[in-house]
This record gives sequence, structure tokens and C-alpha cells, in this order.
Amino acid sequence: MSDQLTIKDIAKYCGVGVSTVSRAINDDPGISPKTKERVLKVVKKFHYIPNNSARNLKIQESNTIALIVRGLNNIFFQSMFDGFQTLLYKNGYDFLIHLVDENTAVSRSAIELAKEKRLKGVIFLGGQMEDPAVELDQLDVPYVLCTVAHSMYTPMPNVNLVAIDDAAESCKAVKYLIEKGHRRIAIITGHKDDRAVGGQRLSGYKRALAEAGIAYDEDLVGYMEEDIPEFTTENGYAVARKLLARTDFTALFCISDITAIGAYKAISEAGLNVADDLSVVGFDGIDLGRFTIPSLTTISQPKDKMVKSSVDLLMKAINGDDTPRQLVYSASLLERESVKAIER
Amino acid sequence: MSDQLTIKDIAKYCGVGVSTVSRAINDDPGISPKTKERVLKVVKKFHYIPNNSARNLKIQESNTIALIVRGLNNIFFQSMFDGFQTLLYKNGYDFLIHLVDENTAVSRSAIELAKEKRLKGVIFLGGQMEDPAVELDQLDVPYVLCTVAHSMYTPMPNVNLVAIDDAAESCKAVKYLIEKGHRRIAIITGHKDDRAVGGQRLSGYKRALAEAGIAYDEDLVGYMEEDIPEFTTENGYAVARKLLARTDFTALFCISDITAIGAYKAISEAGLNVADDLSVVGFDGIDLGRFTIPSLTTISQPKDKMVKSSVDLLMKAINGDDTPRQLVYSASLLERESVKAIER
DNA sequence: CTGAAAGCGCTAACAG
DNA sequence: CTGTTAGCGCTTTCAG
Repeated sequence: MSDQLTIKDIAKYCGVGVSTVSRAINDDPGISPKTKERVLKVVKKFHYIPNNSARNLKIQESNTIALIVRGLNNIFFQSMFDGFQTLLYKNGYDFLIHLVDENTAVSRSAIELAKEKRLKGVIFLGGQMEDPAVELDQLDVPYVLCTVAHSMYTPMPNVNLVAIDDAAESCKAVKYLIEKGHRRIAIITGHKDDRAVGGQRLSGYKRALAEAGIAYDEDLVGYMEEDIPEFTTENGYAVARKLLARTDFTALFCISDITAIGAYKAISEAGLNVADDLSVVGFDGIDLGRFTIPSLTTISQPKDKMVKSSVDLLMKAINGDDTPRQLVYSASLLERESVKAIER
Repeated sequence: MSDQLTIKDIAKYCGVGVSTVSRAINDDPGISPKTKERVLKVVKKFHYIPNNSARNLKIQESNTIALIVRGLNNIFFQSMFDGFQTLLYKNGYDFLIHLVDENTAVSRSAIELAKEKRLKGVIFLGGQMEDPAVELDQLDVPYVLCTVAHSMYTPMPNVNLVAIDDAAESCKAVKYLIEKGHRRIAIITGHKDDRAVGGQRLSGYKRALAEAGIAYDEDLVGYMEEDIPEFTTENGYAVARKLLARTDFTALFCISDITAIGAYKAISEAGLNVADDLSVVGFDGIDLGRFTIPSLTTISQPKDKMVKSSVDLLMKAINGDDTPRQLVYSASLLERESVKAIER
């Protein structure tokens, strides 16, 4: 626990000015190789590490883009990190993941961070905002909203947005089940008052039913428990159990893969087999779904495309293109083994 | 995209000095309620958010403790986040998770962050260091190493350490399998050259075998693939497949639960049933293990205790107690459904 | 209670 | 090529 080393200490020790040290550690061309080497040796010797706060305060612009993530437990988001990292590096940017917990506003975090780190841009992963354009008014760098419940923002042409149509995709999943002959189709959806992803996906379920002339039955709707973390295996398990105890159905649509895995367990404990006795469809397309037994049929979000587009939109915006775009991709139904056709 | 608002702008607009604004936003007692309210209203009106770099640079000490995590994909680590957050808040500290990617040294990240944010202390989750005391020499705040391969550091009484004995626990798992009558026991372990957790757990496996007089058979050892991310379901699946194709065994020990889930799939695809045909034991005790079918027998790390102790040690150190301690907990064998006894 | 002023550690002109 | 110096935006004495 030695004392805080500063650039001054290094300069003094080397018998040079602080700017020389600064040049050395920042690979500035305007310094002779000899001095640079000498300084760097001292830097290394004392394990000197500059203070980023001072650095960030001083510099007028950085080269950093932040990924602001709400919901660390979201395994689908996690699977996108790597793609973002790689792409952003390739574009010559530094990259930073900033986790924001449930009780902090993403907008505030973003603005704080942007000031603190002189960000070049930010990408939001999850985290609903009432009105992004308003909440992010003070965010004076370009940003794109990735993977948010897009239709919440429907008439919102003033932000960059990359998303899927949650309602339409849900509808697709449920229609698939209907095609396979199912009519009693249960759903595990988000909290009862979820107006974001959960709400969207539930409405898609309702639409599919309506279009097929199947009556909507509230009994078949399992809302995630309030006292268990949302979108977890545990919650899926709990809700599926209740559903199974309450009523009959031949198919179950889970609005997230990780939830479906919990449902598998409840189904198994009820003495039933997934697919043979009860068809299951998930949503997201996480890797784990390949490894469940049986493997999980699901709505697979085009995450690579979404990552790429998010970065592209951001790059455009950074390079001065100030017409925001909304990209709504369609997801694909990934047919695996968890759905069986039944006789009408 | 308005211009960067600073404390000066607010001060000017309010017709007060900057220090007054500072007092208002920092809940400083030395300000009249009236002025404070007035200032705060303006702050809100313009959505002014202070610049943390400036703030951090100026303040001599913060109240922040950082959790430095190597390996974001580590689901076991993730399950500890919440506990750390809660406990640290309870102790009156701010809390910060800092992810470090595979190609950055945790030690450097830690020192940088400590300077930048004036940290009060840091807790490391994963991330091996050659010699922590040396690498962290410049880290001038207390720290504790949590969940690291403890015996790498065996004679290392100069750092705070909270861990389990990976070798001993592995040994326990394998002995349990032996007790159940298994003699052909395969293992899925880390990369071939893993000297940390993977290496430790492999050595425990060897010891159990040796003590039971069972010959060590390299054929039964599945090293994780180099070209697939380590400790993933996918890697577990790949390695289990190879193992299954190569040789016979009645039990499989996976050195991480998430890997075991991949093995389940490979076993199923080989036309076998987990438990009935092939017993499986995992390691870690993640939640998901409760929901696999059959549920996974595993070595469960006492994560709550580990979290609590880590925080306790750190608090002690922060409060001036400078004798480091090494706490090595024993994990418990969680008997679930994936192991069956067999006839000798 | 309030404002002026002195830095926190660093980078980037600017002058040598 | 190198050193001196002026802030970056904020907190915190120190006078008033």
C-alpha cells in the first residue's frame, strides 16, 4: 500500500516534464524513442497507472462506446456481448459494458456515463423508457435502442431502434401450434402489468387465437410470479406447475426459453413428456435450447443481425447521419423437437 | 443534443456560486432549505447531471467497493452478484460490478479502477493471478480474493482469500460415485493445461481413484475443447460425445454444472438415460441443476457463506485489521437424482 | 449561510 | 523534441 503515484512523480523521477511522461504513455509521436523508453521503464518499474478520472476529465472526446444493459440475468442479452465487442473493436472503438440494476433509470446512467467517459455513442440493451427522446434529451451523443419492445414506441421516428415485433412473432409461434392441431394452448407470460415485452407477446398470443377462432381463456394464461425474479427458470417452473394443476392443455407457449426450461421440469414432475404429451414452444433462441431434452422449438431472434445493425446505425449516427431509423426484424421459427402434431 | 451542462451554468442561472449548487446536489447540511430547493428545481428543469470524472478526481475518498469479475459467462458468479449487492449496501457502501474480458489483466483493471473511482476496497471473483501480492502491490486499498483456485496460493498468507478446496471437493464427488459402486468413472475437466480450477478438480479425481485402488485411465478424461468457450454447455456436450464414443463408463463427473447439462444431451443422444444407465455428478450447485431432468447431483458451493465472508473480511480490512485471512469452506454434496448405485 | 479560489491528475496548446 | 502552463468540472476550505 504505497502512496498514490501520479504523473508528476514519474516526471520528477525521470527528470523530465509531465508532458513528456504523458506523451510516453499515450504513444504520442512527438517524443524521441530514447526518452520514451526511459520513461516507460520507470513507469513499469513503479507500476504507475494513470488516473482515468483525470484523463477523462481533460480529454474532450474519447473513442468509447458503451453498452448499457438492464437485466444482467438476461442470458439472451449476454449472448450478444461478444458480437458487440468484436464489431465495435473492428470499427476502431473501445467498448464498455455498463450494467444497471433494477432500481436505477437507464437514462440517467447513460447520461452520467456519457459525461464521465466522454462517450462517442451508446447502445441500450433492454430497459424500457417512457419516451426515450425526452428522457435522453440530455444524452448528447448518438444512441440506439436494441431489443426493446418496439411497438411501445410505435410512432417514434426520432430514435434509432433495432428490434423484433414481439407481438407478431408470438402470434407466429402460437399459429404454428394451432397448425399442429392444438387448440388448448397455455402461455407463460410476464408479470400481469407488463406492458413491455411480456405484454406484447401476450397480445400476439391473443391475436393468433382470435384469428383461428379459438376463444381466449384466462385460465390458460400463467403470469409470472411477482415474488420470484422474472424470466427465470424458477419462475417458469412455478407458473407451469400452477397451470398444470389448474387446467388441461396440449401445448404451452413460453415467452422466453429460460422459462421454458423450468416448464419442462414441471411437466416432467406431472408425469408427462414434453412433445409426446405436451408441446412446448419457447422464445429467444438461446443456445441452451439446443441442449434441453427434447430440444426446444422456439422463436429465434436474429441476434447477429440485430447486433450488426445496431452497430451500423450507431456508426452512421456518429458519422453525422441524423435521420434515425427503425429496424424491425422478423425472427424465425426454429423447429426442433418439443412440438408434436395432434389429432383434431 | 444540447451543450454539456456544467455546475457553472446552473450556478449562473440561479444567480448563486458554484459551491452552493454543489451543496444542493450533495445534500450538504450547510445550505438553507430555500436556496437548496430553488437550485434543485433548476437542476431538475435542465436535467443537469454532474460529471463523475470531475467529481471522482476531486474527492479524496468515495464509499464504493468494486466487484471485479473475470468471466462474465460464469453463471455461478452471477448468482453471487445479488448477495454482494445487498450485503454491501447494508454495510453502507456503494457497489459496482466491473467486468473484465479475457485479454485484460484483472490486476491492472483493479488498480485503474481504484484510482479512478477512489475505491474503498475490491473483491475479486475469478481471474487467476501469478502472485496477487505482487501484482496487486499498487492496489492501495484492501481486497479479497473470492472463489479462486485456492491451493495455487497455498503458502500465501498475505492476502485475504475465500474459497473452497477444489481438489478435496472433487475427491468427495468421485468417492461418492465409488461408494455407489462405480469404477469406470469418466471426467469432463478444463483445458489440458488448466492449472487453476480445472487442474485442481482433476487432481481431486485422481486422488479419489488412487485411494480406492482404481487405476487412472487417461481414456476416461475429457479435456474441454480449445476452440469452444470453456465451461459452457456446448463444450460439455462436445466432450461428452467424444468420451461416449471412445470408451465405456458407468459414471461421469463434470467439473461444472453447466457442462453437465451439455453432457446430459450427449448421453440422451447416445440412447442412454442419465442415472439409470449413466450416473452424472456436477460441480457448483447452480439453480439450473434443480431443473434438469433428472435433477443434478452436485457439489454445492456454499455461496452465501462465501459472499458473506468475503464482505466480512473486506470490512475488517477496511477498518484497519491488517492480518489477512484465508477461509477455505467445504462444499456439500447435494444428492439429487442423477446418480444411481450399481452392482459390483 | 454563501461565494471566491485552490487544486484533484491529466492532456494539449504553446513557446522554446 | 521538450517543458511550462492553462484548464477539464467538481468539492472544499476559508473568509465574509
